[in-house]
Amino acid sequence: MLLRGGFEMYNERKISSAVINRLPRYYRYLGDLLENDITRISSKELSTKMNITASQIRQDLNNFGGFGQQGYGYNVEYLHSEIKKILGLDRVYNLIVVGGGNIGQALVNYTNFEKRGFVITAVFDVNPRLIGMTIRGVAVYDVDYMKEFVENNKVDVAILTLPRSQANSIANDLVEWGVKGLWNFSHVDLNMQEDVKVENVHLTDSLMTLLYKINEVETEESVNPQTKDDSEE
Amino acid sequence: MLLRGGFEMYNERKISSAVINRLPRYYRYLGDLLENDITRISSKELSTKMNITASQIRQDLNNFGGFGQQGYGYNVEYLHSEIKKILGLDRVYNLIVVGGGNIGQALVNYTNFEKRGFVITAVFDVNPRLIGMTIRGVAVYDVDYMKEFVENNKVDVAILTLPRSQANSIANDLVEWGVKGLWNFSHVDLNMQEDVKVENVHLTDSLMTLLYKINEVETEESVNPQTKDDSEE
DNA sequence: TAGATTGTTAATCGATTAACAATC
DNA sequence: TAGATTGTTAATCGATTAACAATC
Repeated sequence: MLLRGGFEMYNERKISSAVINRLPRYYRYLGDLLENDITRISSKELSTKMNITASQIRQDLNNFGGFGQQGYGYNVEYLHSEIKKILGLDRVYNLIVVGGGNIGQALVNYTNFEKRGFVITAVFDVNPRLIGMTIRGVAVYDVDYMKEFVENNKVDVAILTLPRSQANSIANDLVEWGVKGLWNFSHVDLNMQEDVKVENVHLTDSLMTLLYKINEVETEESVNPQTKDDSEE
Repeated sequence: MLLRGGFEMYNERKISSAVINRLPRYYRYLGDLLENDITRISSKELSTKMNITASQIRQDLNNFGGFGQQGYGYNVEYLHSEIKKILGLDRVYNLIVVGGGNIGQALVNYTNFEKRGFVITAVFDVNPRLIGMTIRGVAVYDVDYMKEFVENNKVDVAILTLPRSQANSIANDLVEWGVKGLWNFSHVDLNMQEDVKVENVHLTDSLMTLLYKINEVETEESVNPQTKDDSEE
């Protein structure tokens, strides 16, 4: 429970998920800067580009170490590569797709994944019309073969794009067989043990919040027609 | 600026996005309860099912009104229908897909959307091999025709599944032509005016945070091998 | 050196949780 | 009525922002 009792400068305290969720965005902006041959940037400049506060950038980064230099700012290439390491993007990951429907197929066809080191090694489905097929070189297998495959091949992440009813039981199997993370597109909450890592992509939920926002505007405008402009009196 | 100055019991204060993001989840759980013929539920029971606090449920709901009854709890059907209204799901929305690639096509093929009243009315692309085709009955048009289409047909939401480079300029056009909301799958931040409603689905970012979590476990385990079990001494 | 900008502590803000009087 | 559970206020917790000494 000591705050500064350890010996590692890294990984002492649990990093909040608010911070972690921002890391890919930092990584993206730094990649863009790199592409534009910008070699250094201050938290102030970056904050303007990203529309957040410089304070937040410095706080976020200092969760992982001091990557900047007083009076100078941050070296773009260095910071980019450090965030790459923090996110674990400096190695290749093997993924399988469980459920060969629309979304599953779309992800297999998404060539950008491979460029980043996310390799989809197999697709599993129950549909006899899909089994035996190949999607961009990736074989579609019968789910019955999944146990054997996962136990004999390193599978880091399973992408779940299955019907709600099946998601939980298959997720449990996969974890038992050694899969480390679940990227869940099924429209259910997975009830896993504490230590199983899950990231949910609930597309319908996302669309619903957008619809809420759209309607909110419409309501606001009719209720408070005067709030828009107070510059003229 | 008065906190309780208005006459509407509804929509006075800006609801925090933390709350809004939870609404679809409430809606989903209430739908499940309905399907299982459960007619009433207390915040306590629901909190157990959803793995959040009863306090949070009551706070969240009371942003929109008092839907429960002391000593009884909440009527499932009523609460479900109220959240449906709050989210604006009691009407049909017209969507267009801009970018007929993998994800775009997958969304058109996702039949569940239509059941919920999300109707995709057109797909737009630049690829001559796609233009003129039909995906599950939905026509793929040349983007050149998009302005005319949007101006002559009610389009509530544009689903952006295009390359990064094009997303911003097309988004601006769409908003100008009258589209109310943008569901953005392009891997860029859209720079829109304040009042434009955007919901981002950054799949790569989502996967990256999952990879972070996976690696975090591995690191934690090697650094703190003793934290797992303190029940035996 | 003087100016710039970090890393970090302190202050503020907002969201979550706890508590309880109101009331069905 | 007594018990249950809400709606809501107060307390706590955590995340964001501000401030500034350290230092390049």
